[in-house]
Amino acid sequence: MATSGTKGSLRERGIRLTRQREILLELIDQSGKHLDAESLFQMAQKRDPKLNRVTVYRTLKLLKKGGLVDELDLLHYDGDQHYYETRTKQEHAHIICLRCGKVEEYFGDSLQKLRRQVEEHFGFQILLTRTEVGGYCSHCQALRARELAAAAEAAAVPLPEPKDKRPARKV
Amino acid sequence: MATSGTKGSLRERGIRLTRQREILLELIDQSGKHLDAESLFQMAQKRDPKLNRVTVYRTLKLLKKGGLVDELDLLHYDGDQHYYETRTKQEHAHIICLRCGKVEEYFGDSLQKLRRQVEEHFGFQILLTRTEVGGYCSHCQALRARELAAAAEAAAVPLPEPKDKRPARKV
DNA sequence: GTTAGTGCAAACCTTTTGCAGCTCT
DNA sequence: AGAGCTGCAAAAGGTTTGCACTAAC
Repeated sequence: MATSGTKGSLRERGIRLTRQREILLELIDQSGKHLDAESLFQMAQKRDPKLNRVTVYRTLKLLKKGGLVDELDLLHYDGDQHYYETRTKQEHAHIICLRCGKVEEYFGDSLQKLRRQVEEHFGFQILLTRTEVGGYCSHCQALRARELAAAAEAAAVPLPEPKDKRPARKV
Repeated sequence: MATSGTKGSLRERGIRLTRQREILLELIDQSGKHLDAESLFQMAQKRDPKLNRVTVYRTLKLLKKGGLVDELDLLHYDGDQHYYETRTKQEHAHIICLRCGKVEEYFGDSLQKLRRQVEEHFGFQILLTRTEVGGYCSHCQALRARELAAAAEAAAVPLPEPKDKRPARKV
């Protein structure tokens, strides 16, 4: 795999393919989706203990600028860092469970439709889109209901929850 | 307007309506959309010079948690700060021009459709959604083309990528 | 009078920058 | 050979926290 898609793409632009970049590109390409800089750094350091965190950031910036990776926030479900995924895939939305952190991807025609509508409606030239949906996955909904019930029982005035119901005031 | 929607909403939850919060709520409610914490702070300070930046952050966190405002990233077109808008409006996408920074809002049925599809497909309980579209607005497309032409003329190897600027190197 | 909320300072976390030395082409 | 890239240290930007004081209820 001397010249995978991404690597070749870099070479074509006269961007040097250093050992560090090779490591990072392979990690991003292979290790699935939604890595943040720190995780990527941790993984990269196992292959090259000298590789610096700064190099990770610089490489990510380079790839983002080159349109090879997309930057995600995933609704900041776990902090303010960014997440990255290679841009080879079809347009998709990210569905993030705010309780367990699981991230699903959704490919649907409504995304393409939205894209077309925006292009038409505004005469807009779209370069990138980001759709993130937050809530509770089917598994966590049940657990969540249980948590709420317990909280309502135990506390006089528990904190107002992200959105829907506010626990009954006990006065 | 002693008890506008937002203020009343806070009172109901037993959250104190302080002078600082009153100022911030009015600013957020009135001054349109897409304020970041720093701008909000600047505006608030004009009304109360003692009001602290920290209070802005704490208030925003409170409102976000209470579902009264939504937090946006706007694709980080101008840095890593967050933007806020009141949650009274219908679901909409943000269309961000990466050149001039103009932000448009798009209300369309494809958004509702996506929402329904995700709920169905994953059995997901949606609490919030965020759709951001980046690119060039109709006005900036022309300017952009001109910029690229100029760059191509000056540089040896211009890039086909829309996103990458790469100014000509002068050696 | 209580308790939540505020201001201040300082910490924190993620990301960027300056610079000297190293390395890919 | 030389520009581009890296590592290191330090800074920057945005946001959060600890604590004593203040003010809303």
